[in-house]
Amino acid sequence: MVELTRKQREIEKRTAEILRVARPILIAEGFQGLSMDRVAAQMEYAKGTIYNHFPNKEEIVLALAVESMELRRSLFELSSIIDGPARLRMMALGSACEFFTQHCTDDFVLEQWVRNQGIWDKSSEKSQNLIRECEGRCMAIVAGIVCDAIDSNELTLPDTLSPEELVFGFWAINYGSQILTFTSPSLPSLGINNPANAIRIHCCTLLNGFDWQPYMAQSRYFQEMDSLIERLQPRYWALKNEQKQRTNA
Amino acid sequence: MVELTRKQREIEKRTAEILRVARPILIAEGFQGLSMDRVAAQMEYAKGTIYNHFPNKEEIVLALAVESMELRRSLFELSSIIDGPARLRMMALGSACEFFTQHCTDDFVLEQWVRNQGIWDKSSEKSQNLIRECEGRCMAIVAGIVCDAIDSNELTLPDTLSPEELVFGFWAINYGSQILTFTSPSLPSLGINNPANAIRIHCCTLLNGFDWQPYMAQSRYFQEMDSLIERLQPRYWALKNEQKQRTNA
DNA sequence: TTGCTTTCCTGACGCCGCGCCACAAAATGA
DNA sequence: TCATTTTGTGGCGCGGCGTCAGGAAAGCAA
Repeated sequence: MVELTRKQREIEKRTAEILRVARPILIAEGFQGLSMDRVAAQMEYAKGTIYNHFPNKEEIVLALAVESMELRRSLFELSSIIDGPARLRMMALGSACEFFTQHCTDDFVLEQWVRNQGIWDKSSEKSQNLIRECEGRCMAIVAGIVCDAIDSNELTLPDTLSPEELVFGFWAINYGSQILTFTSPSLPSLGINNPANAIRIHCCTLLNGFDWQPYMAQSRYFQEMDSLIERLQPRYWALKNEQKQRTNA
Repeated sequence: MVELTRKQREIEKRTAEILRVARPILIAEGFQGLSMDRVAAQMEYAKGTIYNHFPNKEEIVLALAVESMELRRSLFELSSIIDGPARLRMMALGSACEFFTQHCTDDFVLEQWVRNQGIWDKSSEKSQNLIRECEGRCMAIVAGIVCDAIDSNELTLPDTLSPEELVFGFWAINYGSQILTFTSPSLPSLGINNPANAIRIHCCTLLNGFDWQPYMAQSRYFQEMDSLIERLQPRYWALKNEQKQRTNA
């Protein structure tokens, strides 16, 4: 039994090793660039062995995406438990988003693979559930803050909008902006020179638009954001490094 | 010379035919499902002939994407020239977005291929320029409305936000929401049951947040949107069918 | 019509990568 | 020590991309 456990740990370790090898390839050269033969060669194992760990290439990609989603979730959790009114906690989530895109860029890119139709269709029930669960948890964190705001009368929702649908709006702004920033052919030539700044402004404006108390002028909002970032960033880095450790172990 | 022209027209016609054949395959089965052999077989031409028209699969995909982007651009142009205050014209663009996603769903999906790294990297300068130009025109249309609003004192922009960066916000909301709607594993289970409604609310709230005159309560906004849709939809359909004609000819 | 040139079309071929599977090696256990 | 199970191997079939030598057709001149 002890022997078996050792063996199993070896296998788990190798699974992690596969991901460690695949990760930079996927990031640098995309889905096409990542090949099973290449991973096998680099690991100095046979291809069949890789297939003992992952039934296909898509599962490797999703496994990497899950790691990245988990990192985001942990950043969200950390941000959501700070002290202060709901609006401030909402802003802390914004600061987590900023951190994630700016300092965990690879993770941000990896995370996107779950939105690829072809990959999703070929993946296992198990991976799909992991992803749905992680997405659900993230939603629960943010929606929880919205509900707090409603309960404490800091916010009143329009009739036909659920708390989750409010979250959806901020999700869309952040996600949409970032994808556009990454993939739009030459955003600057369209006149968009500081997308990060624009995201902040739009989020602030939307919060104000919903009359989410305490009302905050834009300049004040930026001050608060900066101080949140300053307060939380060390802990963000800690989480990121922790994940890196786990990944490289 | 006349003879040459006939030949050239034949070739152009075949180019269009290739796209016509490739389109449903790409939509139904994605990039993997689309194969040059398959297109060739279905056209009853040899594979080499297809390669006389397009240097690789990626170019076919981008050509399809360009067609779809052009349709969007024409919808935008149509919407932008209605009478009324800038805010109403902005809303008309929103109605065009709604129409595009709801009734030109295939085009919306095709359009996304330009954001695929692998495809972009393999494509020709020429296609890339077509895409950039189309994106630039769309931006110019919307930013033009924003500038009108500023000129007529209906809107004052924050200090650090350019008109294009304001557009960026609405772009992100619409684009982000729609991508999330299409690709998020089971949005309803996250509590998002009516994303289209949510998009409208968020856009209205953002416009109000920027204090874009005339101020419009949400109920009023929905009324106006509905009447815009009713007014413009026949013309949207006309444009869509026109494009279909061109594509199938 | 004939013969020459150019333009266009063809499909077999080389190459690569996925995923399978029959076999080999190693671990386990009696 | 040998039988059984578990784990690892790499060659193979398949299918898709993009090429290219050669063949067919069209243009053109006499």
